[in-house]
Amino acid sequence: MSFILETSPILSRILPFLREKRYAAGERIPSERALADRFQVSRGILREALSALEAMRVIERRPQSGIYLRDLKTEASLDMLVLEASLGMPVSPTEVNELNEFRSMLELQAVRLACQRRTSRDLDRIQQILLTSQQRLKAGESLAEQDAQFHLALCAASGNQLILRSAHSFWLASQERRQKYFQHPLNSKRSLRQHQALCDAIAQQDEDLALKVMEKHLGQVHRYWLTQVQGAAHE
Amino acid sequence: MSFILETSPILSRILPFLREKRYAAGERIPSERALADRFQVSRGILREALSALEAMRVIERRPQSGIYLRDLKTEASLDMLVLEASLGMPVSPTEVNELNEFRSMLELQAVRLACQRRTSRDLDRIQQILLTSQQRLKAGESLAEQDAQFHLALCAASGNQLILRSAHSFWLASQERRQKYFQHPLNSKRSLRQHQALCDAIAQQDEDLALKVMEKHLGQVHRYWLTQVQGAAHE
DNA sequence: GCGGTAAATTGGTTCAACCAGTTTGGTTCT
DNA sequence: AGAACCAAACTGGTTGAACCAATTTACCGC
Repeated sequence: MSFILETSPILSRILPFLREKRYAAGERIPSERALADRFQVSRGILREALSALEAMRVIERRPQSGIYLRDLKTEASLDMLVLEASLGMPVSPTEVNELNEFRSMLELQAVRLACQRRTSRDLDRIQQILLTSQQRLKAGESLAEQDAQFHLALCAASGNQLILRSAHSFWLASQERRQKYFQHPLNSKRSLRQHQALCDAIAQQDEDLALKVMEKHLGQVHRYWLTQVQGAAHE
Repeated sequence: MSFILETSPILSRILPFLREKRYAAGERIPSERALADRFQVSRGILREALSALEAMRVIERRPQSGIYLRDLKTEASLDMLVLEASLGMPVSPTEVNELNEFRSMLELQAVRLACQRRTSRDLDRIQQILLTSQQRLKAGESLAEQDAQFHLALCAASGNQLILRSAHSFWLASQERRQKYFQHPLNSKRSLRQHQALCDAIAQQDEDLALKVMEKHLGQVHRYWLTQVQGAAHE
């Protein structure tokens, strides 16, 4: 179940270029031919990258006119997060807070709905993931993958595909950070403990308890991430 | 501020094709050359469409192997909604419920945060939209555009870009339905009344009142949409 | 200056190649 | 008959030259 987002080589060069040049929202960026020439790829390849950027509402292509940057902060797709993250673009504390706020909204709602709707199949799946996690923890292996699967399984148990899909974007966007987090055995142990508590609460359909545990869980991850970002800031 | 999602002609034919053929998740779909031949476009154009589909996590391209469909229900980007909607793809009552559930989560959180964080600039913007709405209502013009702008301005006032971006996807995905809704003057009047109540509550930072009004507002739109979908089902 | 035309530039599209791996089919040898 | 092998076909990835239609720019003649 490999899910690596191997960013297209050309996309990984266009985005830093756009950021570096600090084009404003609505501004026209260089023509296809100029960009293709700059990045030393054929026009076809360049157009493929533009097509992806257009799908994510990063740019707008106007025939016989040019390529225009959209207002990334308001119009761009949530999936731009995935791209930016996979390019290792810097993340500010403000952005970490926003991400955490959004993730909390998603996952708390997922927990709420999961308590009401979880099927036995959902519970089986979640417990299977926890079992694998225990085994890997004992073997000293990373729980990064299992952590993602646990949270996604929870979103799946919410019965709402849209929540699951959005959470998917987050998983992809935070892969790297997650790897780091689970390098520390203490983080792994604590996360697994909280996951088990969550699973129990959902099995018993104890909504209040489940929400409480999830809030605590998210809070800890959030604080960890913040310290990481702030640490990186004055390196 | 035109924002029409003019679906690429080729995308609008590939998606119905994939749906019609009922490819399973993980299944290999026809090759680039086969698809280009079927849709009577060049390989380059076809590859541009595939690039967009890959960006939205609809397909996965494996070099020297083929193109594989992902599990749309869990992996695909939220933005697929926009595409599907713009293609006039049928929406089931279940999907309407999910959409409403997700939208409620987004907008209720937006209202909560907006009550805490709205700046005077945010309020100005919202009131300006309401003013325009009043004028257009008197002139007998549609409020579809202003409705979208109002809700997006609200999300912007939440101070969380991610909420705003997600809401953007919904706006684009529901453009057509929104047009219909605002053909009825009664719907327009009621919506505007509720928008004004919302604006007042947010201006006074009365979180409880604002949430109550928003819940009522969303509930009404939801019920309307459901009857529309059910009506269309047995036509 | 003004007007008008011609050239350059824009995105949109097609075609014919070539590459480097994978899969497939058949053939040959044991 | 069965196993080993090889060549042809097919896969996505990429290139470059060409054409279209519409817009923008530049220049020339008045």
